[in-house]
Amino acid sequence: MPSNKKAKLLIIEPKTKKGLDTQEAILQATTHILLAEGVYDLNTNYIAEKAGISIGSLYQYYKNKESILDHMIEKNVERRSEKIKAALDFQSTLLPMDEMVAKVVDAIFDTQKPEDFELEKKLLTYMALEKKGNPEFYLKKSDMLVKPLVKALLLIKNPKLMSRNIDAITFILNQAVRGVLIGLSVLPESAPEVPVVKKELIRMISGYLKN
Amino acid sequence: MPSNKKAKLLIIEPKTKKGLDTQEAILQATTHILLAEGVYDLNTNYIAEKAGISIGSLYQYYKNKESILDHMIEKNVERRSEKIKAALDFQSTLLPMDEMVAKVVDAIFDTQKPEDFELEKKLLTYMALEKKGNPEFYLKKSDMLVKPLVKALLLIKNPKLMSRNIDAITFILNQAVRGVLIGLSVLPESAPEVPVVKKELIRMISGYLKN
Amino acid sequence: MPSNKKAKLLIIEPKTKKGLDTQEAILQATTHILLAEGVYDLNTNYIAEKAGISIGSLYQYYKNKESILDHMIEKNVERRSEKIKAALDFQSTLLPMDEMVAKVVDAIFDTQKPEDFELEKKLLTYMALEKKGNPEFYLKKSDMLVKPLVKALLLIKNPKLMSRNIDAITFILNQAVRGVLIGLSVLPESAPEVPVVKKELIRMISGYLKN
Amino acid sequence: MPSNKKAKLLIIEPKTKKGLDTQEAILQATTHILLAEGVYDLNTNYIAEKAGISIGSLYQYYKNKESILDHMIEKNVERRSEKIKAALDFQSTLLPMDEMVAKVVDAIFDTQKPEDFELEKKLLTYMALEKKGNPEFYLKKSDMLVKPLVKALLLIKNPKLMSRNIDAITFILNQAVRGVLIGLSVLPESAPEVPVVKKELIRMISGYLKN
DNA sequence: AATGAATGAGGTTTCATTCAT
DNA sequence: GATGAATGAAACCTCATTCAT
Repeated sequence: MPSNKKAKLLIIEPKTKKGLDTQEAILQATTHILLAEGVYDLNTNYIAEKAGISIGSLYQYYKNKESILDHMIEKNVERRSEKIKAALDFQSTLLPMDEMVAKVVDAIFDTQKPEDFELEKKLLTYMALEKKGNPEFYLKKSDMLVKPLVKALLLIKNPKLMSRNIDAITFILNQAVRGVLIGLSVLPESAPEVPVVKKELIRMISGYLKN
Repeated sequence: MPSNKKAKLLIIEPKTKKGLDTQEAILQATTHILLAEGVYDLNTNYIAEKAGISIGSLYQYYKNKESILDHMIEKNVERRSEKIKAALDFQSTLLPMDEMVAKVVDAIFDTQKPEDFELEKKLLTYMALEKKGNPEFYLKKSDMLVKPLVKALLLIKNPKLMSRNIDAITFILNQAVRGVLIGLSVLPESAPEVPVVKKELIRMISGYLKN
Repeated sequence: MPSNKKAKLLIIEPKTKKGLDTQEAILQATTHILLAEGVYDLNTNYIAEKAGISIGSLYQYYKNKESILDHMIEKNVERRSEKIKAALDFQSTLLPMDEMVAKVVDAIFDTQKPEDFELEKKLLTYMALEKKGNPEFYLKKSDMLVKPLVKALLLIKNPKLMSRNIDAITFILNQAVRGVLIGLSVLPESAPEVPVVKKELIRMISGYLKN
Repeated sequence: MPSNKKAKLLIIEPKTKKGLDTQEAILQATTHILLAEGVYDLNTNYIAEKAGISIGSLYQYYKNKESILDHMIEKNVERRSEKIKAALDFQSTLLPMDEMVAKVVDAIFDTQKPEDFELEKKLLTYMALEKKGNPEFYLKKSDMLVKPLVKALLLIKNPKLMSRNIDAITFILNQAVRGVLIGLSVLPESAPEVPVVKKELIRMISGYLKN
């Protein structure tokens, strides 16, 4: 039973400046609701209200609720990858391990505002609801974009790593950093100060990579 | 006219064996739905149907949908903490650092069946929906129970750690391990094999703690 | 994490003529059900059915069942107060006591159709159920609007009253008249004819106020 | 279509002391809920809980919810009539009008505790819900028991009243007093002090009856 | 007699989406 | 294009009552 439904366009490209503004207002309102009130309170009528438009207009630009979130996710993945790539340039390979790790950790921590962590968490939650067929594609896409770069740099810095499982190392680093970031945003009161956390994290990672 | 609404009990203790069975059936059905179909498809009618009881019976034991999940979470937190505590006994302090870390990591990885990871992920997703006043109490409770123990052991093993920020160290370890675990359950196809991940994780942690 | 639930608007002002008609149909249907079948049979599905609209449309204009009744009550309080104020104009003070009292009693009796009595009774019953935080605000509001006027007129007509407790007098008059009105509507078969009741009521009140 | 359903006994007479206690506990619990939480929160499961018995036991003594209220109403009507009759004995006719009225008003006010007013209001509200075929039977029954007595006394005290409509007079007195009583219980904050109200009420009534 | 588990019809409310204006 | 009125399936939850133990 192959799916040969006419693939309806779910995200409509606005043709006028006003249309772009409207679409932008929808995304802004969605972001605001996710951050301020959470996934559970996100509904299309409310988005339209917060965006200052009618519900009819919302459906002019997004054929269903899911496509709004898809659009946000797509934009978020891109923005994220850009930042990390920018920090992981070739120059980094010339630095000592500690400094290179510090630079990357700095990049991750400093360029991402707390709202970004928080928004990412909400988007992940939304996707984890599993209404959609591709619940984890966000993480995967994000991984796909960044992992090869990380791997390449690690090997340049420390060829000995080649004898170990470079995939596992990348995976652990990735998840460890993500875990710490999420912890900082989810448990702000029970977490230590950010500079201290960063210092220890850099120590752990560079110690690990130097072997 | 002060608000004197009585704090109603949300989880009702059954008074007979039959009642206990029913409550157990509700929890089983909920677990099954979460694992097989996800948070989005979890609804009280469906739970009752899967449990083979009437919707009225479900509400005999849980005053609302949320409290079913609360009950599951509570039981899960307890089970989890017990396991980790069991691994972190005083004997552990006599082992070399690598072995102690390996023991704990083993405990976390090996005693938790894949379904446990998966269930925990669903519960976390459910809580992240933020329908409740205390969305993060699960993480906090889990932290409270285990953190003091971890701190004590670390200091015994390596008194030098005292000169650093032991809170930050505990926090990072906790979050890093959680991040890896979640990665394994969220991204099973893109993750490396579990034994390899474990080996690298142990190496990272014990290297970090030996300093 | 302070409770920042926004105070949602419970009664939504329609923005088009069509919407106004729908809202009016809801109020009409509610009135009709209250009069014909009583408070117990009042439910939102039935209201929507009688109003010839979908249940969703009902909730477009009223965020919950209670607010439909609130809206009715509000409108009823206003209508009532208007009528009584209209009868209690300054001209009244020039009449002899008997005639002034007669005029007011007439106003209350004659301008209020039997359905109005009946509707008011149902609304009072509904409020007496005490589902709401402010069960008596209807009576209070009605009192607030009319009482000062009554007091002023009484003092103009009979300055001697000033030496007595004018509040108690107003209270008794108010409640006595309300009691009689309710009696007429609650016990139609056992009550005497309305003109006779009116005549006696006027006699009692004017005798009382003349001292 | 004559109703020849076997007339099931709705209120079961307990046969043992323990049974009587249970039935009493049910009535107490019902009274308590009505007073403390209102008609809306009255339900059989809750009554059983408050009474400290099982829901099954409740239905042992009352075949349905309505019959519990019926039982209460019956007891209340009796108690009420007894009190008023006791005050309106033949001795009263020998007193001057003011004093006789004062005695009756005193009886009504003083022998009825505030809870009694309040309970009567709740019972009236319950009956006004019109689930039952005889919504007004309580008032009627109460009237039937007391009215003839009042009429007789009035005629003895003031034979001139015979030329007027004695039914209308009785009706007005009855309803006026009921209105004031209800006002005192419904609007306690906005009502004047009870002694003042009583004094004015006596003045109004005795002035009226003396003509 | 007493218990409390079980029932399910029926009520309230939500919200993604459509469509007439 | 924009508006907002309308829809109704589906979710949550209540409670009078029955019945097995």
